[in-house]
Amino acid sequence: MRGPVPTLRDVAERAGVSPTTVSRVINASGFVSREARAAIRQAIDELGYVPSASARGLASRHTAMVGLCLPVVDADTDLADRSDRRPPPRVPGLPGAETVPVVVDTDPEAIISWGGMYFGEVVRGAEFAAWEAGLAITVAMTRAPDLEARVLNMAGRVDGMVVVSGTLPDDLLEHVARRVPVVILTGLGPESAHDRVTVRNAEGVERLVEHLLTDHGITSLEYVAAPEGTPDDEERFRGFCRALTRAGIEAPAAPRLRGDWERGRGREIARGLVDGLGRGGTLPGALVCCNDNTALGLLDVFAAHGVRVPEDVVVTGFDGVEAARTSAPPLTTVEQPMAELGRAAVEVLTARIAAPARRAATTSLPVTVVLRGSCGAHPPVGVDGRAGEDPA
Amino acid sequence: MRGPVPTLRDVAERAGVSPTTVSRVINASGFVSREARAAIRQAIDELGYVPSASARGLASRHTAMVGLCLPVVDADTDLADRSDRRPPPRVPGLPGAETVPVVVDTDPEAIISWGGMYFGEVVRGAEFAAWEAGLAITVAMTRAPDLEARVLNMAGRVDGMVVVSGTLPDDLLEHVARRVPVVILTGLGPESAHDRVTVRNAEGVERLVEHLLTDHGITSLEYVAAPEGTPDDEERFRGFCRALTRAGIEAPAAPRLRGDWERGRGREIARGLVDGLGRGGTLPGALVCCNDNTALGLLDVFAAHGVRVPEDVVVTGFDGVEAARTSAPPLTTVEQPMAELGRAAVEVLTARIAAPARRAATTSLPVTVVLRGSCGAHPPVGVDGRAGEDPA
DNA sequence: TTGTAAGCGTTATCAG
DNA sequence: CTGATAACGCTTACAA
Repeated sequence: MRGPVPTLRDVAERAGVSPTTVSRVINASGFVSREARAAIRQAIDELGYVPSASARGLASRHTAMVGLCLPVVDADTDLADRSDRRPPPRVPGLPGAETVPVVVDTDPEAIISWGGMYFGEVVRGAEFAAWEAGLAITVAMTRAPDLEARVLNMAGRVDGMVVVSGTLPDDLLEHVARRVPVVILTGLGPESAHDRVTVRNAEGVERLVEHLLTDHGITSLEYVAAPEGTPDDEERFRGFCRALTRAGIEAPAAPRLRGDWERGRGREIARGLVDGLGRGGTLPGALVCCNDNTALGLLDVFAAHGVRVPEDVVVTGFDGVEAARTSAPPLTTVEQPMAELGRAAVEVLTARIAAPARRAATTSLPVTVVLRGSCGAHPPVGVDGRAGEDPA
Repeated sequence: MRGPVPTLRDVAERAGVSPTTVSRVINASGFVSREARAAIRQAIDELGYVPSASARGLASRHTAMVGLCLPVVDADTDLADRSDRRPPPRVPGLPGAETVPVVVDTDPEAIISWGGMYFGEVVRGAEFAAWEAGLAITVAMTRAPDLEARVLNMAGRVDGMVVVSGTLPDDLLEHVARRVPVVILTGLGPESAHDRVTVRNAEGVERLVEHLLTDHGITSLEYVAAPEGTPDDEERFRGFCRALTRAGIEAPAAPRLRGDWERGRGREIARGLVDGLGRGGTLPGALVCCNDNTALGLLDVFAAHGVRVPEDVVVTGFDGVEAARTSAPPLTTVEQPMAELGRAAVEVLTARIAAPARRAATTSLPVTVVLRGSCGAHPPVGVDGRAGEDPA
């Protein structure tokens, strides 16, 4: 039901021309007579011919495809787990309605998959840029088994790769980079031979803290960091310090609170603070977190223990994940332009592919400070957040 | 800075073996002595060798990659638009914090990108299944210009494709299918030569309506359909009718209300109903919509005109998009397992690739009726939806 | 366990 | 405008 697939040669024979001419019309290169073109077009349709990308790639030495290496995110684990307990759910055929479960609501804290939409957006932006450049895109989450084999496999089928910072061991990254150009997505780290696309981490936090200082009159702030050695986090902390220093407040030499980007660890930190409270400790005026997840974790525990946000303590995040919009209270944060990150990364990559010799550069995308309830009231905000809407 | 890339032959020479042997270790096929293997491994590292997927594909006649054709969704337009007004935002280098805009909240109705997360989830599931099968995955949104060229291009570089129903013209789809196996995602339509993966549309709505009938005692229901000729919608309507008929209520021959899957059209429909109300018309007990977007549109307008949901009219959706969880009131809906759809589609595809001759089949995934505020109160639901959570 | 040789389907380089 | 012809880098019988 799908015999030997027709080749360019078959098309040529059928159209009564040479393979070269067929190649010309496929690639819209060079001049071909009207008749030849018509005959070839017809032959292609009749034969159902589709050019082989492998053959093209081999002959032309480029694949017209870029790759995207994403980190595995939490929700992915669910997918893996599910494979064990899945026997019943999927059934061929069309059974009755009795098999449809009815549940009341869903876990309101259910993970919004794929990193709270984060990487889905990156993919979307990257796909868009690739499309604009006439390139195909391949995506992979860098999972544990066979990481090296899989990544090299991708490297072998693309003209360039976008790699999210920290997803690949250094040696693997360099191996890949010997073959194709690589663009690192976020994370400034030490100077590097590769192009980088990042966001204005420091400036974002600096501006946010400025707001807390100036508009809310908060004077005692604490930064909740990520694990040591994370470039993005370090930049954010730098922005935090800069704002303090500029306001004449002494900045700490290093973060005093450290999480791990995850909500669970954020909760633990909050529990520690609440405990401290019981032993006579005090809360700072504001807790500026390295990311939204951590901040949401704080919120969870504060709510459970009667610590009021923002009255007792202000909490802020970084990223702009969906969950931050609907938390209680909604989270003030620094929003990253995720889709733009994906898009910019691919644009930088295509530029690099076109000009391999130019020296590596870093592109910084702007961020936006988004004010919500977790840092206090702001006049323009409607009570239900629906101000300004006019659906009727 | 990236001279002629090393080939398998280079590795062979350096390791003092034949190309065949190198091929064997790369593919972990056949037997190779310890020494040979070690020498080859070392040569690979030193040379920074990466196998060419093009050459492999050409020689082996398969690419170890599957493709995914997604429809373009609303938010994508944003991306395209933005390219015009983008001059200022992106700046190389690291400017100061003054350049960071501060905004109060965001448009609460802002589109949650990529089809309300819908297709992001499909991609995630598909990527997972592909990974399990040792395949790479390439994704494309089927955009207007050059659709045919781009799709055939994809067809030429994969071993099989998953195509979301309705994204490709029939003739293009058939052209593609002559080359590689195709799996259609959702949409039952007329019998087809291709494998299909869909959800239990009819059963889901049937169960939902049963709930409205039985648990809420509603007796007058109206189905809000999608444009005519949409298989998924027709199935949902069938489920609607089946539930009514079983309850002894006469089912309409055809939907009396028709939207177009979009929120905007949902609003128009609601405006029509509200107008009718002014002219002495009445509202049905429940409006069962073909999808969440349409239902959310109804909600928008009802809220603006003082029509209370669920007191004056019950509204339900289908899909389970994120926005349905946070609408006012939260929307009762039939949830589709999006990630599972993507995963199942790729699994069916790999099975088909392995057994091209087997006849085409349809796989139906289970759905879940999720009860929320828009159809009335349900005992187990906490006021703030946080019941059962224990973050502390 | 290893090697030889013949392609795989295109593109690219030259000549017409 | 068109057509030979030689790669492109790897897999795969087949042979040793």
